[in-house]
This record gives sequence, C-alpha cells and structure tokens, in this order.
Amino acid sequence: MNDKFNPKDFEDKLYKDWEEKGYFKPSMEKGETSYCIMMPPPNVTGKLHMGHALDGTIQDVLIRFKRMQGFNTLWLPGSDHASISTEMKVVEKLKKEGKTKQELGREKFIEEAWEWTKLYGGTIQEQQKKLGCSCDWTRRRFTLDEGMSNSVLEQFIQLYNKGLIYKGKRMVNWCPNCKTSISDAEVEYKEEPSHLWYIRYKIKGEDRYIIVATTRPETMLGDTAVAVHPDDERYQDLIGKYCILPIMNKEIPIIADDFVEKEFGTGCVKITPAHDMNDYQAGLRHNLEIIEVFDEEMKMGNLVPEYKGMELKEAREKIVEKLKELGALVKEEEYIHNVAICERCKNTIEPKISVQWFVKMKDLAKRAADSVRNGEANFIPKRYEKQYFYWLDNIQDWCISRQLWWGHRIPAYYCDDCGEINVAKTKPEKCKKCGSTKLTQDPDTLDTWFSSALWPFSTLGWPDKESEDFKTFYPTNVLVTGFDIITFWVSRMMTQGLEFTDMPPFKDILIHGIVRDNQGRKMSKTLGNGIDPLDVIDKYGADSLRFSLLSGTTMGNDIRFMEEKLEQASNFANKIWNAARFITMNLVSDDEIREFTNNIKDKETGIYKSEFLRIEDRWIIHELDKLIADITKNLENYDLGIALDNIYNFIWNEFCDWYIEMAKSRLYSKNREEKIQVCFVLNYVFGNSLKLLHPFMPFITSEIYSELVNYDDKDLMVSNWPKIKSTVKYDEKHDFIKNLKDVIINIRNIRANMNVHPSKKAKLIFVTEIFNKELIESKTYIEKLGFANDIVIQKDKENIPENAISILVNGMEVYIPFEQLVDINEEIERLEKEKQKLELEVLRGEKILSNPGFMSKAPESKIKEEKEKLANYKELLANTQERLERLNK
RNA sequence: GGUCGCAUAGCUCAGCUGGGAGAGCAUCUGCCUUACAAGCAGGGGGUCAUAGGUUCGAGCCCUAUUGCGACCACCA
Repeated sequence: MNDKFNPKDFEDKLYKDWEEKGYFKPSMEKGETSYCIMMPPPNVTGKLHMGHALDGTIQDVLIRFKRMQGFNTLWLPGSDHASISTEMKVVEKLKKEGKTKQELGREKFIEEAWEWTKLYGGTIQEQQKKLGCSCDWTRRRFTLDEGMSNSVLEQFIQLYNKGLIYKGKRMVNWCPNCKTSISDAEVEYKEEPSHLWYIRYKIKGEDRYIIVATTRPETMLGDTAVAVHPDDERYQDLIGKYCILPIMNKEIPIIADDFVEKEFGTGCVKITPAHDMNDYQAGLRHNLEIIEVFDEEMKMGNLVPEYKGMELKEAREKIVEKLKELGALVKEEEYIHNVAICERCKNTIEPKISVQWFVKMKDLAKRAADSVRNGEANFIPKRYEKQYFYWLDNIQDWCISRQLWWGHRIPAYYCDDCGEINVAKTKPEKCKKCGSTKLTQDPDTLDTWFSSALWPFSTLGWPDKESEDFKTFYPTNVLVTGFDIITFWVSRMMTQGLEFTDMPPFKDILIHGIVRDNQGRKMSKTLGNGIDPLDVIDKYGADSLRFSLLSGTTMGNDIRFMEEKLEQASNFANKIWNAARFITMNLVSDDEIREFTNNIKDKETGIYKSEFLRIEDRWIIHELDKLIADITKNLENYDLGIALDNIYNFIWNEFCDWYIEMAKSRLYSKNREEKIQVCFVLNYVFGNSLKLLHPFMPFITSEIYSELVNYDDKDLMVSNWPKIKSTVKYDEKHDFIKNLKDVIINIRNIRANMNVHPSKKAKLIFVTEIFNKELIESKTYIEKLGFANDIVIQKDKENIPENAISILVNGMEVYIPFEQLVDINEEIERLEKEKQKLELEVLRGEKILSNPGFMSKAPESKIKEEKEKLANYKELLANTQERLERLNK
C-alpha cells in the first residue's frame, strides 16, 4: 500500500474492474428476492449537478446494501429526452449557424436533435460513473428509444379507447417564444413593476359610470362583461345592467360573481375571457362570448384596424393614450405585478385559448391518492404526502399536447376528406369512417412527462407483461427523488402505474432535500454559486463527496454544502487508509489466520470460543455485533445519515483509538500465537467494518479490503453483508473494558490537569477482586495507555502510600503514588470540582426518588435504574471525600 | 391567501416510540508516543426561539406568538 492516501490511484481503476466483472448487473438467480430502483432519468442535455450527486449517492448506498444482503438487485439508469429543453438547445445551435427550425423542416430538425443527443447524451453517464454509481448500464434506457416510444403509443391508444383522452378547446399557458403550450409546472412567477389603470365605463342609458382597475388595458378590446361581487352593496343596483365599453363602443353586461374581491381596486373587474384564466372561467359560468384580441404571433388582431399588428407593449401605450383622450382614464397607479414567465426561456406567458389534447385525470388521480392513503405506497418522510394529496385532490385535466417537434408525435391521423380522427400506432391505410386514404398525422408531440410517467415499467419491457424483467422487478422497491417533482412526476407515475399495471410502481417514495451553497442559497446558474461535483471529486475523491452529502443529514431536509464536511470526509478516508496500512504491515500469513479462524468457532453455536480470545478482543467483536445490528436497522429505515455516523464513530473511536492501541503489544510480541490471535481480530473487525462502510464509500473500502485476508474470496462489492447475531460472549454487566477505559481516561485527565509530561511514568496500583486475570493479560497495554512504569494488582488496600491519588470506577480502584507527580493543590482543586458535581447528582437522585408522583407512575425499570444510579453516586461521593481528606492531611 | 417545514454550542447540523443535551468544524491546553500532525490526549462553550398547557417527567406532545424558508394558489 502507498504511504499516502490518494483516491485517484484507485477510483477509476476499480470502477472499470467492477463494470467488466458484471457486478452491476442483477444476478437473476431464482430464489433470490428482487430489489429494484429506477433512476430518475436526468435530462439528456444535462450535466451532473449536486442534486444529481445526492440523488445518485442515496440510491447507490441502498442498492449496494441490498446487493450485499443477497438480493437480486437492479438499478436501472437512463435519460429523458426533455422535449422543450432539448428542442430549445438545438434551435439555439441552428441560430448560431444562421438557420431556423422552419427552414430546416421537421425531418431534418429531428435528425439534428438526434445528433445533439448522441453528442451530449453520454456526458452525465460518465459523470455518474465517476461518482461510483453501480447501476446496470447494459439496461440503460432513453425515453425516446424504440421500446419506450412503443410504450408511449400504447398508453395513448389505451387511454383514448377508454375515453380518457380527448381533444378540446381550452385555455392553456402559451409561451409566445417557444410557441407551444406548457404545463402549469413549467410556469414561474416574477414580480415586475407595472401600473394599475382605472378606467370608467359608462352605464347604458344613465349618467353614471362604473370604474374598473386593470393591469392589462390592451385586452379591454376583448371585454365581454364587467363583474362585481354579488354581496357588494356599492354595486347592487348595477347588477344586470349594461355598460358601454369605450373605444369599442359596445354594450356589455354587468354580472355578479364570487371570484371578485371587493377590496381590490374598485371592486369591479373587466372580463376578458380570451386572455385570462379567471376571466375564462367566469366567461364559461356566465356564457360570455370569447373574443380574441391577439393573433397567434401575440400581435394585435383586427378588432380595431388602427392597432392591427402592433406589439402588445405598443398597443398598451396607444390604448392608454386613447382612453385619456376619451376621458375614460380615471387614475394611473404604480403597481407590482406578478407576471407569469416561461421556466425555460423566461418570456412572459400568455393564457391562450387553443385546441389541445387532454387526459381526464379525476378517476386516475383518486386511485393514486387512495393507494398512498391505504399504505400500498409510502412517502418518507411522511409529511410529503400532503403535497401529493393536495395536488391529486384538486387535479385538473392534463394537457398533453405540445407544439414541438422533438418528442413522441401524437398518433392521431385526421382524414382530409371527412375529418375523422383515426388513432393508431402507425398510419392507417384508410380512414375508418369514410375509407379515404388521405390521412394527415397531428403535428403535435406529447408532453415529456407523458413518457416519464411510464418510466418504472416501460423500462422493464411493458406493455409486454410477460417479459422476464417486468415479472422479476416490478413493482420496484423505492423511488428516490427531490420534493420539487412530487406533483408532476411522482404523482403521474402513480396514476399511470395503477392504470396500466394495477400496482403502484414503487413501495417507498424517498424524498430528499436540495443541496444549497455554504450560505444556504439555492445553487443556480444565474447566481453562479453552483459547485461542480466533478471538481469536488477531482480534489477530494468520490468517497469524500458521498460522505459529505450524507453525514449528519436527515431525509427530506435541505443540505448545506460545506467545504469543512469534505475535509472531515477526507480526513476520515485518510484515517482508514492509515489503519489499513498499519494492519497489513503487521499481518501474519493468510494460512495462519485461516487456520486460527477454523479453530476458534464453536461448530454448533457459531460463537467464537472465549478461550481463544482475550477480553479486549471479545469486547471489540461484541461492539461490532451491536454496530452491525444498528447500521442494518438504520439503512432499512432510510436513516442513512445516522448509519454513516455509526460506522464513522466505530472505526475512528472504538477501533482505531482503543482497540488498535490495545492490540499493539501483542502485535509486536515475539510470541507467534499471540500475534496470530490479534491479527485475526484486527483483520476480522476491520474487514467487517469495511463491509458496513462500503455502501457509503465504495472505492476506498474496496481498495483496502483486497489487502486483507478474505474469507469468502469475493470482492467486497459482492461479498456478504455481515449477519445480525452475537458471535462472541461478552459480559456487559461486568464490562471490564469499559471500566478500564474509564480508569485510563481518568489517569489522562489527571495528568493533563497537572501538566505531567508523558515521559514521566508512574506506578499504578489496582485494587480489585474480579478482574485479576484480565488485568494481568492487559498489563502491557495498560502501561502504555496509562503512562505507567509498573502495574501492581492486589485484592486489598494494603501498602498503599498515604498520599496516593485514587480513581474509582465500577469494580476497580486504582491508586497512583503521587510523589512523582507535581502539584497536590491542582488535584485537590480537581477533586473539589468533582465532589460538587457528585453532590448535585446525589441531590437530583434523592429528589426524583422522593417524588411520590414519580414513584407511583414511572415504570419499574426506570425507578430501579434511578436507585442504582443514586447508590453509585453516593459511593463515588464518599470515595472522593475520602481522597480529599487524605490529600488535605 | 392556503399548506408545510425550520429555529439546539461561535459556525454547520444530528437527536429513534417523552426518562440525565451530541457530532464535525472553530477555539484553548499539552504532546513530532515507530498507522495516521490530514494525527494523539484533554478543556471551555447550550434557559434546546418566546409564552402557556398536558405529564411524575418535555428538545421531543398540544395551543398561541415571533423570525426565516419552501411549496401551492395567483389577487384583475
């Protein structure tokens, strides 16, 4: 092993090795339970960011854990064609070349898009490999590949035939720049300074006016009503009357509708059903005419020839001017307006009436919500299900058509002769109604989410429900994703999964937070505060990145990305590396360890026979047994942060700081048997620790593991997860090592307090009845850890120097003759402090035990515990007082 | 406007079904002890946001308040 730890020496090499050996592929062995995770497909245009790194790390930890546990594991990767985003990038590229999409034509454009996809589509995969993701690349899918395209057509046709897909004229979000409808989820809102214009409309046949307030005067040309709240006293007498729309000089009704807020503006709203979502709804309720003011290009239409062809901004100015002229403009106020903008191109979105395809969602949504309500699928953490329920319970029909070219084209063919809609996977020979052969396919493509909704099963071969993969891996076990896409991805996978497979597509839905920068801000391109995971891997290694994303975190909470965390991770990796170096440097031969291993196991119980092991050996193995149970439980519960901290603490504190130090004397000993014995324990405990750490830090653990003596002759990645069982007998009641550790900590404490240099050794006198044998065995390392030059063990307190400092722990009394030490006053001071603390403890114990409420209501075990504690503190206090008296003499 | 989350050491965060407050970093002290100075051994530092309530007992449960954040809705 190299003296210096450097992840670059082995990370890429190991990944290549794993992939070549086929470790990422499921075993497909009969009898093994399957475990499957579908990787949320990143956009094909994307680059790996910290969110992906977190998502990938969590999934990799789970899949590596389950793989080692012996499941038939599949983690299936892939990418999403991301229609709008990819199409925009290709359009941009064409623009640079001086071309447009229209000039190129549909077919050529799609070719360009495929080229683009092939060029950049592999980037993110390579980056995921750097992170260590152990997904099965041979099963990699793309939402626009042949199989998935077929699934999408199948979905469309099945839904259409059931009457769940329909074509309709609706109001949708229209991006004038992308020239397509977009979903609500792709709309962002931004505050912009604007104005609120107050315009008066004359009441028909009266000399009165009604004043409306608007942010969009240019749409008034299409007004077909004015609305007030039905309970608004101010306007009761106007309801049902008509007013005159200025400029247009047209009569429109004054109606009453609940959606109007009395407090806003004047309490009167102009209704433009063609250009506002609320107005549209109101228009439907009151049967109002829909008059479009703008054309397809978002320029003024022909309602008033004077404005025809104008940009909206210009038209607005002109119309405001005109209203002024007419004396209809009452007031102009500064106003902050919340404008809808396109998530992709940041242009203002216009609500627009158009003909689109929709999926009826009500029944599908109910089923999806019920599935979580009755526990077939669970959110972790549970609180996120509220967001899911809210969305599904208030579901709107899903607009699935997009006026784009890159995507799955809608499989609807219109008859040029009779207008019939023919829906089929491929272009029919002739119209099913009139027999005409002149058929034209709908030019629109489907929403990207229409294909990703099928991801958990289309990737496994659906609609072929008999395919091996589908039968083996569906439904999948867990979906890991961020809370930002619960509504439009998770919920849709649920609705479509239940509709097409009658099963929820996953059992658990694990929701994680987002990775923020070190100031707690969202990482974003505009801020330029994003951290590239690859830079981090380059500097610290993938293991450290993974550690930093999980240590000290809780599922569902955001993570702040701190360089300090990477330092910690990197230090930990270095610590492990050095421990490994130390162990392998001193290790006896494989054969010797194997032989020893064969000898010590009790064939019947599987427990390591105590006579072959020292007490410190049994202690550390016992601690390991407990650790295995803890980590396994925590991983099962998705408490990854806790599991990681468990193993961190064990390796660093228990194993390195204590056990290795205790092991040194035997390791350096001339006695071969002693050496083999301790080497066995070091190898066994360290090897198992590496197994437990492997899901989190796969690279360094694998690299080191191959240097140890390996009992199952398997690479770490495919070795067996340690079993939860006691492998050794260790008495926790008379916990010798714990007591000894306390003694040593006390010695160090006293010495540190008195500034005694480590080179100044002292004699230690142990007074104990029960630990004689153990103490004799442990003499050498106690001398070292306790800075002693001699250890005396005796049964009683005879011959102990008057002025010796004493330490008392459960079952052990230790005296240090202090003539070699420096300052009595320091020790007296320390003891005084300790005495005060103990007195407080005794007080607390007595108080709680004299509380009648506690005594009558607390559980028996708790009372017993408190009694024992009190007795112990009393004893300690007495001892401390005795010591103080002695020193004060 | 609706919903949800967060508030714990100087900083960043853990804290499982209520039973004596933890980690990492930072800081201070002492150590170049032959795996590791990217280290070792110690110390200091917290009215667990505020106010009530339930309980023998509250960081944890309930109510209200304050401050921050997110999501949904979108106010013409």
